[in-house]
Amino acid sequence: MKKEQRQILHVDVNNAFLSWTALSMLKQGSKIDIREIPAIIGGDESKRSGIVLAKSMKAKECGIKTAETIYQAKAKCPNLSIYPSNFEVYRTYSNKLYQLLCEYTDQIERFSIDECFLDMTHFLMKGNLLEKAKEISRRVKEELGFTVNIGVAHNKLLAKMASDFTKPDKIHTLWEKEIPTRMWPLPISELFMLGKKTVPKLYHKQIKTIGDLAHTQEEKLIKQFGKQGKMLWEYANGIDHSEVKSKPEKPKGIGNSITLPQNLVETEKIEEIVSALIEQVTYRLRRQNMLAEVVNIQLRTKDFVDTSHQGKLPIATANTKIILEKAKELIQEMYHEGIPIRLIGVRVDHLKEKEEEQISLFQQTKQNTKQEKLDKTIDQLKEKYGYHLITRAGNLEVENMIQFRKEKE
DNA sequence: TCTGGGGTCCTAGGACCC
DNA sequence: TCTGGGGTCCTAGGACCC
Repeated sequence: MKKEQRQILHVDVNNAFLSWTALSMLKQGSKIDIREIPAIIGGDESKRSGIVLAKSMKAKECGIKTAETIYQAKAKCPNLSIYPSNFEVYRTYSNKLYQLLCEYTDQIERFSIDECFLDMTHFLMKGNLLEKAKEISRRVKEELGFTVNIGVAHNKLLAKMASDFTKPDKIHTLWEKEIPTRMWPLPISELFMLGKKTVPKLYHKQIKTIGDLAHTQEEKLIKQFGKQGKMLWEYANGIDHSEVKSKPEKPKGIGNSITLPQNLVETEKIEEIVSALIEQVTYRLRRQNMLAEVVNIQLRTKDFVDTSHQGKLPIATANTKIILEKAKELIQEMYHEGIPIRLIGVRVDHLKEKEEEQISLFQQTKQNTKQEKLDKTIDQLKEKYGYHLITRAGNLEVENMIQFRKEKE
């Protein structure tokens, strides 16, 4: 039995962070539209987080690239304007886009804050897929004030590749019959999931275009690259059976990390930062109504050498104190005082729903119950008065350094 | 004045058991 | 005295995405 051909769109906001910042500024009465000048959204060099997150077309014309340093960007374009990121603003515009797209299908996957996949297979009563893409593009521009690229295809991979062709404000199809002319001539670095570590390995084998990769024997790629090799061969040939996932999945881990304004060399100071990071991680964990079984600490030295250690918790928990104790054990075993540390990260992993919890009377000590009540009380105060206004003594100083991430709806 | 922060998934090696 | 191999779990690190 032949499977029905799927009808997929990939909607990608052009220069999302910069466009949305521009709209937010205009709304507040700004006289300039930063989309029309050489401008970027970037971090803060004084906080050592100076990289380019998004750029305007004029900044792109100067040769500025996403993820390069602000220092490099300024060198390329001396009259560059730089604006800070604001994820609350981005979340608002992302939600507006999502609401509009929901009018077209209920099979929508929010792939990132500025990208959605739409499965239109059962929602094309009148008009074809390309016409729907045109309508969406026009409506987003007119009603929301920013532009999108839309990829039109029969699977997610091809729709995603298509939306990336030329920008901005463009619609591209990538039907199976167009693969040889529109996708195969592209360099392998353009293929989704083929990153900068794999490019030189393939170049070494004279595989330079997506077409070269598509015509390589699948077995050879599997032999060298394992599962990744199989996937890359399939992608190069336009094969992708993955579904548009309209139900958001529960997180598998929650993390928080910070690049420090100055390197730290004392265990005590590192523990203070870890304490504040854990405060936020466990808060988010509790808001998700989940428990963690594993804690992971990441340290990055001044020379950008990363190490991580993880450990199992005595019980699955969202308890701040228990998780902090495990974190301190991990720091003791991995950190030698005096080594300059640039970044500190905390993650909780192997999450499970709180309802699944098997409460053992032996594990549920009076002490823990008391601690959980304290966590709950602090959470409620944070909800009411704002995250940073309520904090445990000791965390105050470092809390201010750490930006709190609001959860997705 | 170099080099963010949030994720997911995979791999390789060691421990341990049968 | 000989000394296999499969399965599972755990950990550290790496590749990739936006």
